[in-house]
Amino acid sequence: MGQGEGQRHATLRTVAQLAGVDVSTASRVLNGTSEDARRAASREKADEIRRVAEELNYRSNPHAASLRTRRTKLIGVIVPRLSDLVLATIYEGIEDAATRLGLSTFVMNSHDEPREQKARTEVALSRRVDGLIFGDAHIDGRFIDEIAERRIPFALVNRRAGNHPSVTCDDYLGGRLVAEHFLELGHERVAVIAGEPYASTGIDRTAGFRDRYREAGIRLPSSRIVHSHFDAAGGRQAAEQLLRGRTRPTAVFAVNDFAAIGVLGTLRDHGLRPGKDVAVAGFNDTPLARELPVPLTTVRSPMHEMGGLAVDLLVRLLDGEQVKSERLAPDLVVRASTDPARLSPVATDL
Amino acid sequence: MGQGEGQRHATLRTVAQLAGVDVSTASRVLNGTSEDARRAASREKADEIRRVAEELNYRSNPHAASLRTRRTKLIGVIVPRLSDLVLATIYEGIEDAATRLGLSTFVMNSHDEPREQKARTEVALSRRVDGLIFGDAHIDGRFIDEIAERRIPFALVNRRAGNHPSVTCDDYLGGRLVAEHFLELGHERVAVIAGEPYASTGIDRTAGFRDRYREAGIRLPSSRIVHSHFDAAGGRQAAEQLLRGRTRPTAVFAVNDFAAIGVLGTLRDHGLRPGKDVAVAGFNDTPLARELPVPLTTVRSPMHEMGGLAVDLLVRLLDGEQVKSERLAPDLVVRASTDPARLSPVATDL
DNA sequence: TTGTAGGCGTTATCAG
DNA sequence: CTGATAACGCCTACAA
Repeated sequence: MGQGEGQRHATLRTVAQLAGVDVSTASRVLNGTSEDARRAASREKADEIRRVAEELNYRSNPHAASLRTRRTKLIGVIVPRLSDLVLATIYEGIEDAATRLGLSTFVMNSHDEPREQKARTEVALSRRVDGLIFGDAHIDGRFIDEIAERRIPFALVNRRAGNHPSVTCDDYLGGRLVAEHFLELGHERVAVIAGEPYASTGIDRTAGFRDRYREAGIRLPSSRIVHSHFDAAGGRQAAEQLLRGRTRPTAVFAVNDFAAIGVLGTLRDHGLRPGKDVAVAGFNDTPLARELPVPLTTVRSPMHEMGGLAVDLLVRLLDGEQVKSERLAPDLVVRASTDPARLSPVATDL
Repeated sequence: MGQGEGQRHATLRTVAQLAGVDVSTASRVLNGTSEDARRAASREKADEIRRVAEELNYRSNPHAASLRTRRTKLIGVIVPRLSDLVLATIYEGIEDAATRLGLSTFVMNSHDEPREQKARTEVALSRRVDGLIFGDAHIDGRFIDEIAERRIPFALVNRRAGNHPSVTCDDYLGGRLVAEHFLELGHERVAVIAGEPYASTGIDRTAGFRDRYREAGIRLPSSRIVHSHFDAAGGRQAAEQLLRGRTRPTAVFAVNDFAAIGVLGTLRDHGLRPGKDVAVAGFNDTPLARELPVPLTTVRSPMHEMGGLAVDLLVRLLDGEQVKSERLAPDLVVRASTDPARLSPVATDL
C-alpha cells in the first residue's frame, strides 16, 4: 500500500524548536500531568509551547508513546455480534466511557463461537491492548478461565461466568418480576423461551422466573422451557415448538425482545391475539418494544450504563485495584402484550 | 494506571537470539513479504526462526512497526450510531473485510452531528489511521469536502455526497421498485416517510419513488412526503402526521424498515389493518421484517456487502489507484404488508 | 545470504 | 526549573 499523505501531524521536536525550548520541556507541558506541566516551565514558556502546538495541530503520536510506556490506552471489546441491538447499545456505553477517559476501543464479533473468541482475542492482544471487555462469555467459563490464567486484565459485560469480574443486569430478579406479573394476571400455564443455553442472561432470567413460580406452588414442566437464538427468527421457531404442544400456554416469557417479536408473529399466524389470547413478555426494553402494533411488556435493563461500568471496572483493574462485580437492577415495563386493558379500544377488535 | 502484565509478547531480538540469527534476518522471515523471506535465509534457518517465533508466541509489535513505516494498518470508521441495525450490519461487513486484509478498525458514533463528526474524525486521525470510512455523510458535503481538501484518504458508505468515492445501494432504483409495486396494486393516493433530509439514502429513495409515480401521471403533493428519524419512533411520528391529513393515503412507503414498523403500530392504533386497509413498504430488509406479525414488504439492500466493498475501495485508494464509486442493485421483497392475499387466512380476521 | 547501524516520536532518567 | 541522552521494537538502506 502506498503513501497516504505523509506528515499530517507535527512532531514534538518541531514544536519544541519553534517554541524555543527543548523536547523534554515541550513533552512535559503537552503530554505530562497538569502537575508536571506546572513545574516544568515558566507560565510564559508553557503558554508559548501550547500556542505553537495548537498552531501546528500537534497531537502526541500514540504509537510512539505506547512503545515507550508499554501502555497503549487501547481496549479490546469482543461481542457475539454488533448487529444485535443489545450488544450494540452496550458497546455505545463502552465507547462513550472510553472516550471520556481518553481510551480507544476495538470491537470484534465472535459469533459466540469459541474458535472465533480465541482468534479475536489474539488479534486484540497482538494489537497490544491494555485490557479486554468480553460481552460473549459462556457460562462454562472454559475460554474465560484460560484468559484469566494468562493474567490478562479483562472485564465481562452483560453475561457473567464463574467469579470473574463482570457488570450484568440482575437477570434473576428480572425473571422474577415477569413471573410476579404473570401470577398477578392469573396465568398458571406458562412457558419460557430461554435463549442460548450457554448465556447467563437467559439462564438467570429463566431461573428467576421458574423459582418464583415454584414459590407460588406451580412447577414448570421442562417441555415449556425452550431454548432459542436471541433474535426474531429464534423466537419464532421456539414459539412454533411450544404451540405444537398438547396444551397451549396462556403466557409466554421470552428472555429477549427480539425473540418476543418472533413470538408475536407466530401467534398471529396461528390466529391468536397477543395480549388477549396469549400474554407475551420480553426482556431489555428495546426502543422497538413500545412502538410495536401490540406494544410489548418487557424488562428494562440498563444496557448503555452496563457498558460504561464495564470500562470503569476494567480501568480500576488496570490500576491494580481490587474490584467487585456489579449487578444492576432491572425494571418491569407493562404494556399491552400482557394487558388487554391497554390495547387501544379499536385495536382490540383487530 | 498500573502495570498490567509486563512482557506478554516476545520481541524480535529474543526470537533472533534463540534461533541463532541476527535481528534483520528474523525480521525478513517473519514480517517481510514471502519473497523477502525466501531470499533472506536458507530453508532450515527460516524454519528454525518460525519455530522459535511460534514457540514464544511472537507477534510483531504494530506500534513499533507503524512508527517505522509510517503506516498503521488502522482504519477509522464513523457512523451515525451503531445501534442502528443498518449501520451495525454495514460495519460487520467492514470488519470482516478489514480482518481478511490484516487491517484493524476503530468505530465511532457521530450521531449525525457535524460537531461530533469533526471531533471523532480528529480522534481517529490522532490515532494515525491510514484512512477513514464515513457512514454518516450529509448530502451538503460540507464536512466531507473539508476532509477531501485536507487530502485525507477516505471512502463513503451507505450515503453518498458530492463526487466523493462511495459505495451505496442504488437507492433511486429501490424507490422506483416500490412505486412500481404500488402502481401495480392500483394505489393512487400514496405517501412517503422520507427519513432525514440530509441523508442521500432517504433523498434518493424518495426521488425514485416520486419520479416513477410522476411517469405514471400521478403527482405526489408535498404534504404526503414527510421527513422522519430512521427509527420506529420517527416512523410513528411521521405516520401520525400523515393520518391527521384530510385524505388518508392507501399506501405508505417508509424509506427504512424501522420507520415502517412505527407506521404499522400507528395504523393499528387508528384501527387500520396494515396490508388490508393501508399498504406499507419499508427499506433494507432487516431480519425483523419477515418475522413481524404482518410481514413487511421491503427492499433488500446489500448492507454487509457494502461494508466490504467500502474497505476495498479505501484500500485501492491508499494504493494510489484511481477509484470509482459503486452502486449496488436492490431487490424488492413482497410480503403481506402490501398484499392481503399473503396474510395468513386466519390472520386476516385479526 | 547475512549483518550493522540509524532512526521513527515519545518518555523516563539523570545531571546540571 | 531545564536539558541531554537513552531506550522502547521494528524496519531498511547499506555494507560485507
